[in-house]
Amino acid sequence: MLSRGIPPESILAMTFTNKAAGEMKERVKEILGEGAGKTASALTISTFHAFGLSVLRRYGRLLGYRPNFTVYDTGDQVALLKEAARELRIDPEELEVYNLLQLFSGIKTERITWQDERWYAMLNPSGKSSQDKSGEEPSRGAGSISTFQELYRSYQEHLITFNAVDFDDLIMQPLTLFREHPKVQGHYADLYRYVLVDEFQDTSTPQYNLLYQIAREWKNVCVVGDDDQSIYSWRGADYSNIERFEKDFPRVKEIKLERNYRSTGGILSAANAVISNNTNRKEKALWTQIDEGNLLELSFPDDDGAEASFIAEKIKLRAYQESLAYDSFGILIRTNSQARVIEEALLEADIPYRMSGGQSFFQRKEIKDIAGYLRIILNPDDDVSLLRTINTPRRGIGRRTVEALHEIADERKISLYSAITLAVHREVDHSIGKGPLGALEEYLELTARYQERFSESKHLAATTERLATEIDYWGYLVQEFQKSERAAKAKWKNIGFFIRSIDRYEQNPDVLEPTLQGYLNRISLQTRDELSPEEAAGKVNLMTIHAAKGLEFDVVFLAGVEEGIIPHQRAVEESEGNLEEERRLFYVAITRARQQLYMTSCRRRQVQGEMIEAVPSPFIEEIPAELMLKTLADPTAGVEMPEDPFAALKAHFGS
DNA sequence: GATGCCGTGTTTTTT
DNA sequence: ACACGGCATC
Repeated sequence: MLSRGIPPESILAMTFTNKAAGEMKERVKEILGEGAGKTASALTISTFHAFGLSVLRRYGRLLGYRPNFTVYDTGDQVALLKEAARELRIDPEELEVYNLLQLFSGIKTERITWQDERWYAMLNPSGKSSQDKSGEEPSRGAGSISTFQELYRSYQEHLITFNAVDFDDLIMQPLTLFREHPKVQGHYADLYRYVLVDEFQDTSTPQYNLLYQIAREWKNVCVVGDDDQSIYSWRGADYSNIERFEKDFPRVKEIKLERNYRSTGGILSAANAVISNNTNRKEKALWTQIDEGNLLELSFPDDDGAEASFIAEKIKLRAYQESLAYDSFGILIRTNSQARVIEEALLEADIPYRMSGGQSFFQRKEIKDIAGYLRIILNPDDDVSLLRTINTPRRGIGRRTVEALHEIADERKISLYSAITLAVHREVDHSIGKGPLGALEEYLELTARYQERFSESKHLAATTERLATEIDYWGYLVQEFQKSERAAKAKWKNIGFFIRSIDRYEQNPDVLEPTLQGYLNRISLQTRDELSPEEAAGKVNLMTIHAAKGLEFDVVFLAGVEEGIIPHQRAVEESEGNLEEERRLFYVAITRARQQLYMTSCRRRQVQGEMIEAVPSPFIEEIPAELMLKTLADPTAGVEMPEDPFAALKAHFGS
C-alpha cells in the first residue's frame, strides 16, 4: 500500500492482541527496510481495545469522563462489584462474582438482554446461591433478576463516580461517542481511509460496528480471517461477521489463501484431518509445496514433571545438535496452570525462555500495590486503587475507619478520596479517631506531594522509585514475609523490574511524549510487559495456545494433550458446541509448527495438589496414524544429553 | 487496629 | 498447592 503512495498516517490496522500488533509493527519495519522506522510508526497499528482507549482519551470528556480516567481490569472489576454489593447490603459471598461479571459484560455489549434466560443457567450452574429461604434474612436474596439489575446499575454508577472504564467500555463508549457526536466519527472516518483487520474471525459485534463506523465512507477495507481459527467465541467473537462484511461492503473481492508457506506436508495433513471433523465451516483445500517432513511425535510421560523435563531435554539436545536458536522453539499449553512445572524444568536446565500471556506480571500483588499509588495520584476518585493503597503499607487505617469513610462517601455520592478530604478538614461529622485521622492526613499529603512531583518531573521511573522508598515498601515486604526472606526479595525484585519497565517506556523512541497516564494505559491493556525484540531473541517461547495464534515456530511442543485439558473439561461441560471450538484450538496449536511437532500426553498429572490419572485426548485419534510416531515408553527414560564439555573438569575439581 | 491460623474454593482461554 | 477471607487473639 505504501508503495502506491498512500500516506502511512491514513492507514489503520487492527489486531486483537498486543503481541500481534507488535509483530505486525516489526514486519512493517522489516519490509520497509532500515531507516523507515519513522514511516512505519506513522501507521496506526493497534488492538481494538487500545484504539478505543485512544479515542476516549481524546474525546472522552464529551461523554463526561474527566481527564486521567482509569482502566479497570478484571481484578478491579471484582473489587468494584463487591463494593457495589456491600452498599446494597448484599453479601458478596452469595454472588458468583466471576459469572456475574460475564453477565454484565454480555448486557453491556448487547450480546444478551435481561429478558434472555440464557444467563440464568450461567449464573447458577452449581445451584450455589439463589434459593436461600431458610431462617431469617441476614442479607438480601442474591439470586433474582431485580437484584442483578440493581447491582448492574450500581456497578455502572460507580464506574462513573470513580472516573473509570472497564474493558467493554473501551469498545462501547467510542461507539456511543460516534453516535452522539457525528463530527468525531467523521474525524476518524476521514483520517483512516484504509482499514485492515487481522484475524477477522475474532471480531465481536461491537468491534465490527466500530470498524464499520470508521470504514463506511471510503470502503477501503481489507480483512483477513480463517473461520477454522476462531477461538474467542467465549468473549463475543462471532465469525458470522464475515457475512455482515460481505453485505456491508458489496463490492467485496474474496481471495482464498489456500497455499500454506509455513508447515511441512505432514503437519498440514494432520491439521487438515483434525479440522475436517468440524461441521460448521467453510470448506477449503490447503496445500503446500514443502515436503512431507518428519513424522509428528507423540509420547507418554509418567507425569507432568516428566513431561516438563522431556521438553527441556529435547530442546537442549536439538539446540545443541542442530545449532538451533532457542527462539525457534515454542511450547504450547492449554491452561496457564501448566506453565509452572515447565518453567521449573527450563530453569533447571538453564534454558532461557519467556512466558507470554496469562497471569500477567502486572497482576501481581506487589505490582498492583505500587501501580495503585500511581493510579490514585493520577485519578484520586478511583476508589478501587484507594482501598488497595490506603493501608498498604500499614499506616493504622483499619476496617472501622474505612467504614466511616464509606458512610460519608455513600451519603454524598462522592469518592472516598473526597470523603477523606472532608473528614480531614473537619467539614463533616465523623467518628474517626485521632490516630487514624492523622494517618489519613498523611495519606492525603503523600498523594498530593506526588501529584506535584509527577507533574513537575519528567523522570517517571525515578519518581516512582522515590515513592516506593518513601512509603518504605521494602520494609512492608520484610514485615509481611517474615517467614520467607526469599519471597520478600523476589517481590522487591519485581518492583525493580516494574520501575525499569517505566524507564524503558520513557526511553522508547516510539513514545512521543511519555506520561504517567500513557504508561498506566499501556500496562492495563497488556497482559505482560512485552520484551523488546533484542531481549526476546534467543529465548524459548512458552505460552498458551490462545496467545500463540498468529505465531509460528520451527519446533513446537504441545503439552498436556489429554482429555480434560484439550478439549478442556469445563468447555465441554458448558455446552456440547464448545467441542468444535476446542478442536479449532487443537488445530491452531498443530499449525504453529513449521518443521516438527511433539505432543505429550501424561499418564498421570498433578492437579490442585493431587495426583490424578490422565487419559490421552480424543483428538489424537483424529490424526492419521501414518503421520505420527508414538513413543510408548516414558520419553525421558532414553534421552541422552550432549556431553557437557566441562563435565570431566567439574568432576575432577568437585564443583 | 494488627497479627496469625485455619478452612475453603479454584480461572479455561484475554482485552 | 495455594491464595484468600474469616475469626480469634494480642
